[in-house]
Amino acid sequence: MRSYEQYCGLAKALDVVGDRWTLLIIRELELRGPSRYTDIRNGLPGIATNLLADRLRELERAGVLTREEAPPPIATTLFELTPRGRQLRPALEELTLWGLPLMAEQAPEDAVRSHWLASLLEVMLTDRQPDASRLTLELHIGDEPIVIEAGDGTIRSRIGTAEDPAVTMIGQARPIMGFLLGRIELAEATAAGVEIRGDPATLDRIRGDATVTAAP
Amino acid sequence: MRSYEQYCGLAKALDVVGDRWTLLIIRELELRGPSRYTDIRNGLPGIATNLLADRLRELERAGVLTREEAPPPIATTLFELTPRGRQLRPALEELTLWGLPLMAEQAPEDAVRSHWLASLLEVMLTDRQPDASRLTLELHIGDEPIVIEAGDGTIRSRIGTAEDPAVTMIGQARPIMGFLLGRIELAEATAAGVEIRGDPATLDRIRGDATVTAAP
DNA sequence: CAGCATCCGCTTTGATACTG
DNA sequence: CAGTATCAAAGCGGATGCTG
Repeated sequence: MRSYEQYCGLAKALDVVGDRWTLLIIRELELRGPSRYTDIRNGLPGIATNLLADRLRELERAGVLTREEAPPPIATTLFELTPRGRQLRPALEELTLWGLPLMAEQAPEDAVRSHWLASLLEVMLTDRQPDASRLTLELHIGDEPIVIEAGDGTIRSRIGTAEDPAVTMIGQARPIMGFLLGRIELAEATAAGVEIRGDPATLDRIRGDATVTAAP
Repeated sequence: MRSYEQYCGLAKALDVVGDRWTLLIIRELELRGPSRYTDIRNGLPGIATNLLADRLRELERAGVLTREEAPPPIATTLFELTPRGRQLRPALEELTLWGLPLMAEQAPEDAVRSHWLASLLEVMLTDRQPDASRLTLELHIGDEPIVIEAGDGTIRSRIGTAEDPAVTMIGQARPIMGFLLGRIELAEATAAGVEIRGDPATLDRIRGDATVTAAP
């Protein structure tokens, strides 16, 4: 990217991370940890492969990430954020929070990746009954199944399946997220094709309460 | 900007504010309040005027700012952030903070605007002697003189001059900011051509202590 | 297959000139 | 003052090919 040539912190930051795709690349590394080129690309549907190679080189030069040849059992290149790169997390979180209301509308073409949703739910949901026994929720939304576990007052999310989840939800991202974040009611979600196994009432323990307002 | 088409908060935010120049336009409105087209352009040296017009239109459509015809005494169009636009402030602050270390090197071509520096100093400096009498500092760096006032434990900055400042500093942005943020010592600043009137020792009350580390 | 590099058509940006 | 109009240059997206 061409520099803004302004003696200003924001302009200097954008000189490094203001290019198209750049912050999304950093989001991938932040969410997934050290990753292979192919896996990063999979989290960035639509990016041109040469552009990804370019950006990774630039970010390496800027000290935001490192490239490392992993030893034989893995035998591939791993890209990983440096401490300096990880310091972008608060900025990423604030931007994500600002973008949340815009997720009320999901365009039909929008790609969905499970790890995007998993991290979002981990931040947005809270366990309001910390003394109750562990609650397990399995979601089938994007490319991989997600497990949400509530217990001891915290919410954990991971990619994978659970042994005996209290509730399983299968369907489109928008109604499922809308229901879990408390923006719509159960009836509306099922009307949108969401399939539910187990007792959805047990989810009241962790469901959001629509503090996320609608987009303008 | 072409949409990323990803069902993810960060991607949705960047669909709106991820374009080149966009966040800097919002910074101008955030720092200056309701502004005229010409004044915004003055805070964005290098932007093409048609591009500014485009961005303002898009941001208005996205509900980030409004355009208003001011009544006769002013008789011009004023651009102003909406509440939704002002909610970007935490994200702007985090990005600015991340960019701060990059200000250690100032390219000779870098443009300097007083209101950028004023707001930065207001955030970065602290009054460590809240019970002492008011301290006034006048800076001549960018396009306009700046006044920094410390008192009652707070730091205020404004564009303009002071009646009888305790200290006046005249010179280049990098050494003056480096000295005030505690990154370099007085001798280094004067060696870089900074002219000082008054007793610089009184500034120890508000000077930073180099918590801002160097860029990688 | 993983990790790129090259080529090409299209879109966005930058610089400048001009206007109600 | 607040923009439009024009056009060259740079950046991007998509397809494809190359190398270990």
